[in-house]
Amino acid sequence: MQMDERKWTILKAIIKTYLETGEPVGSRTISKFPDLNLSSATIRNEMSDLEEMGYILQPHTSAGRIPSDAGYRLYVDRMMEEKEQEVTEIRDLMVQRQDRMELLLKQVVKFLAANTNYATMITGPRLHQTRLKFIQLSVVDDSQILAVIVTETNVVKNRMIRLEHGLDRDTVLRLNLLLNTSLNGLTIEQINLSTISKLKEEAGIHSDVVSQVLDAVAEAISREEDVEIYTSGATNFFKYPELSDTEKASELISTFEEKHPLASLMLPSEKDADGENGNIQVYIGQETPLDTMKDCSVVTASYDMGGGMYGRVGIVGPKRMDYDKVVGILKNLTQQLDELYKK
Amino acid sequence: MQMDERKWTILKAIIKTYLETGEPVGSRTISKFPDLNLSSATIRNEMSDLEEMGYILQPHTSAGRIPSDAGYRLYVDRMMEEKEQEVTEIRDLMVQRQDRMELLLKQVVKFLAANTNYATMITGPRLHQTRLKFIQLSVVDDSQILAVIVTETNVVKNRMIRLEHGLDRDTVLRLNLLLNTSLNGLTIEQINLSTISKLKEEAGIHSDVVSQVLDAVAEAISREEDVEIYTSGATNFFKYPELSDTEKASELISTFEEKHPLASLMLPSEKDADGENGNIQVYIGQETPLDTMKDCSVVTASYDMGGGMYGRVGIVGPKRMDYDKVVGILKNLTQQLDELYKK
DNA sequence: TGTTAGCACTCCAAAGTAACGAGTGCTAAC
DNA sequence: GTTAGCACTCGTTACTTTGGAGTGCTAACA
Repeated sequence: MQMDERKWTILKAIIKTYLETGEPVGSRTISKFPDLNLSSATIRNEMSDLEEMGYILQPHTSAGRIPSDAGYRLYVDRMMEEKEQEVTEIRDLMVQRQDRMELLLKQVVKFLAANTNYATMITGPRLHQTRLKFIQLSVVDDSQILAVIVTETNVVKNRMIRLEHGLDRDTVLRLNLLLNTSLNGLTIEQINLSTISKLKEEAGIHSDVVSQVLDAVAEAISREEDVEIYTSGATNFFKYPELSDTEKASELISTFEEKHPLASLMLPSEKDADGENGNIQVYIGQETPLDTMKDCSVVTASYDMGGGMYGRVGIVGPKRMDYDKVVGILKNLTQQLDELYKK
Repeated sequence: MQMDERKWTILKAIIKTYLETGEPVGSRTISKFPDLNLSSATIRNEMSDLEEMGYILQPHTSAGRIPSDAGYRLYVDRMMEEKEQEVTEIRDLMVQRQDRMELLLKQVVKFLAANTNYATMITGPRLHQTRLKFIQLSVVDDSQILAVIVTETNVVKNRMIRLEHGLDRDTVLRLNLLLNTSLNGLTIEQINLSTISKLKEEAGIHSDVVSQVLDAVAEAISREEDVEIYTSGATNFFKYPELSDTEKASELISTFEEKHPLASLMLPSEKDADGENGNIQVYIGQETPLDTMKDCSVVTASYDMGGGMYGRVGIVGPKRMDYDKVVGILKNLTQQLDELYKK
């Protein structure tokens, strides 16, 4: 069967109505649509066709129709273009909080949740390609030194390093100099075996300290295993009856509380690193990698702040999500994040 | 009316049964209790008395009895003594993660939630009385320097400081020396106006840098306004039918997602600072300061890690909470936290 | 050939009804 | 003081009824 113009108009009408109401839509409702001038009987025939084609389905014999996953998918694919929603408020947040990444991200998800009525999430930017700006070792006490690591993008990390024997201040000064001259401006990937062995050699009897520092650097800069994820609006699930029965809601909210499982929704795609921004990924129903979200849709978008800092931001809601709006907001938001640090 | 031994036994029996089942308890159920050897009719008479005294109440005429807030209160007050629950597992967590406060706290709440089936929360330790160990300024670039602040308790904080004009390395070295000699070993309270003005004087033309550093120190060490709060197990509310209707659950979980409102449950009492540890606060029903929790009970306990680091840890659950167990676990937990850093 | 009006049919949701039973208070007897 | 017995209350559960929204099909119409 062929999907002609009229079928598409009807399908759009069904989906739009269902997005608003959450109730199955009947032929009479559609027949009242302004762009359509057909009787309910004709609509019924077309609906019957659309059902056969797999785009809509009936919960039971004498009910209206609801969109199937395939229906949503078609709708989303055809709608994905254009859309430049304005999200001005967020810009203010950013300017205000530029120096505290964590706060910024928390505010972003909160803002998103408040504006969409869905649950939202964002990953802290990974620092993979980031270059080191400097490393500072300081003596804390006899058995510990503190390593402060600053990246090109001004992200600061600390690690305490325990030692068998204390180091005197001169040695620490020397090590500082050594580390900074050797590692300055390198990315994590560029610190390879030869750099390391050369460093250790130069460090002489303190090579164990050097290797501990390097471990700390590696761990601080690119902790693959626990990317920070911030979430907000998990209780928005209660706003959609189809998700708010105790069991489903409980599972969903748990997932948002745990945070780690969400990582599988936010995997960076290859394109992200290419600087191709705002590229949007939509999972509908069964398509999502998480079992708990088989009744949800997930929309994520990548952001790239430059200097190797990139991550993803996403929204989880019912399948009858307002895809249009969500895609628009995400596109705009990521664009603003992109510009924030680039200038 | 007098609360005699028999009434107390019956009240205990009612509360215990209700804690388990969550259903109103009838006289026949109680009459089967082993320590009691009375017919249901007698129990009914006693129950009638207990109701008159305000310790139990009837949801409707022909239902069993449930404990009132006053009943729980009596029960809790009489039960509060003894109890040394063993919580060995937690000790392992602690040893493993000693150097990362944030991770430790997250693990503690997670552990608590898993072991009690209630929602749990913990405040990061406040650093009020903490002494400074050292301050390290480093040049980041022309317009920024980084201040690293380390306290006696090895808590590390960073702050970026923006400058009008860059500083050369010698000046930074000099400032470092100045700051450390003047501030070393002082608590926040001890850095008073005279210290500050003396410092500024010695800093000469760089007094603006000094005051910015001091601001950073003050802000980093004692941010009263946003104490960190970690939570876990918010979805445990679903396990108790009396809390899991959509509206209540939604409000409760939101509160746990927001985190800030919880601060009012975790206010440090005067005793906490005195080093009197594990002192336990129980709010029952209407007693809680948060409106959303009028149907809940809240139990919190203080911990004191020494060196001016103290905070609170707490549990939120239904009024029919297993107070015995909760108090036991909290006592044990706080004791372990206390010992952790003190040695 | 495509569109529409009409009609019988389906089936969910809401409202009403009935039966059940757990629990009570009261009374009278032990 | 304790207990057995009994009438009564009232929420819970299951079953029945009813209304209406929506469908598919057929026949008539343009």
